Amino acid sequence: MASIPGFRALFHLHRSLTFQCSFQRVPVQLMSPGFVRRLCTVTPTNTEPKPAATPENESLLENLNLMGVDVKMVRQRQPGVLRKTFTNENGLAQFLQSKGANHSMIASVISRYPRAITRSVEHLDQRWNLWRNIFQSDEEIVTILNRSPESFFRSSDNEKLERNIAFLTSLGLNSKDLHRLLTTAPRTFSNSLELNKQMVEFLENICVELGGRSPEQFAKDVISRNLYILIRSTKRVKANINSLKAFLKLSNSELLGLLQGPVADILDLSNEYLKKNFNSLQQKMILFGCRRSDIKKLIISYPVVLYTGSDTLSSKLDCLVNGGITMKQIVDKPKVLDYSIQNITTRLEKLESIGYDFQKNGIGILNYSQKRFDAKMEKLSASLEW
DNA sequence: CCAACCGGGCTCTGCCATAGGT
DNA sequence: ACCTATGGCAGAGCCCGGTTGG
Repeated sequence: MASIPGFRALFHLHRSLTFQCSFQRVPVQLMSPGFVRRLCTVTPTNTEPKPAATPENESLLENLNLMGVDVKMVRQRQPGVLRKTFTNENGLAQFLQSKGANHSMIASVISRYPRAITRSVEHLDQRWNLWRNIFQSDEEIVTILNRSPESFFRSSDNEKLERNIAFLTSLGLNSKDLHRLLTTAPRTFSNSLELNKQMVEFLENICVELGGRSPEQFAKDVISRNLYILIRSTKRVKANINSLKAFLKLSNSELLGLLQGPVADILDLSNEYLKKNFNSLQQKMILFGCRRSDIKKLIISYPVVLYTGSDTLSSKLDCLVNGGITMKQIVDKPKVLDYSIQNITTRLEKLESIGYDFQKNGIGILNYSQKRFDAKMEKLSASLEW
């Protein structure tokens, strides 16, 4: 406790010194570009890399180093920031600290999104309050900010953010949805209002094209099912919808229904990835003797099967089949694909050791939670001893 | 009482390209 | 010429347990 005021005092002292340094350096910095240019014109054949037109702000560099910022990273990401005469790294640090961020977090945030230090404290305060409309605590915001500094800092327009929140609310997303949305895909709130509107309109149009009657509800359903939709391009979502329609030979009404359900979960995948996964799965299933209708059935009832990378999925299927489970059983109970290969392998071994018969007892036991599985195993083993 | 059904929780950034402003 | 703001991209699953129905 006692160390905090002490630290604050040091912080203030350092800050005021830095500001003084900055002001003293201003005339020097205003002079130097001309000086550099003169040098350049004298040696036009010079093949050395040209010195930057504006040099980096030395006191800023010093300050950032002191704060533990990775200046190399800053230079690589947003070099322009280092050439600015006036920056607000100390104000930012104090602000974030007051919200509960520690020093390494602050350094990391600046390293990853240097432009953060160009925002004024008033701006930060406003933005924070807007985020607080959705989050209950500062702590939650700090967590996200630390996870993705860019999401918080990339846009410098608080009014846009405000309109954006109003728009998302107007879609009928409840506060729980909004909270999930901002937690999961914080970039949504840094999108321009226009971009978010574009996606919503796109979804509404899809609904109408497919013969749906409540486009607003449709858009809302898709978004609340797949929180990543709003940070994807309409181009991507459109391509995926078309791919799915073609893969599965779906009618409009069939497609409409599916999109509002679990199929929405896979709409944000990258286009080629989705295609690749589909083709690979299809090939694999045909190899196992499945019919087209089986493939369709599996994907419709368990769309996230296409979320898994083709190699992983292929290994998982092999693992199940080698363990004595048929493709038909998998198609009927695709949830067995939920668990990791590691987990499945362990369970298959344990079940084999007690002679569990999947043909007789089904495969439901494979997607019990660990607790339930262990309890069941115990029971089965006990009954074997008699 | 048991297994099956079903939905939900966690969670997704960090980089590049470019239009447009100064 | 340089910078900021913004759009877009690739990347790639696992787990739990409340409720229901036989």
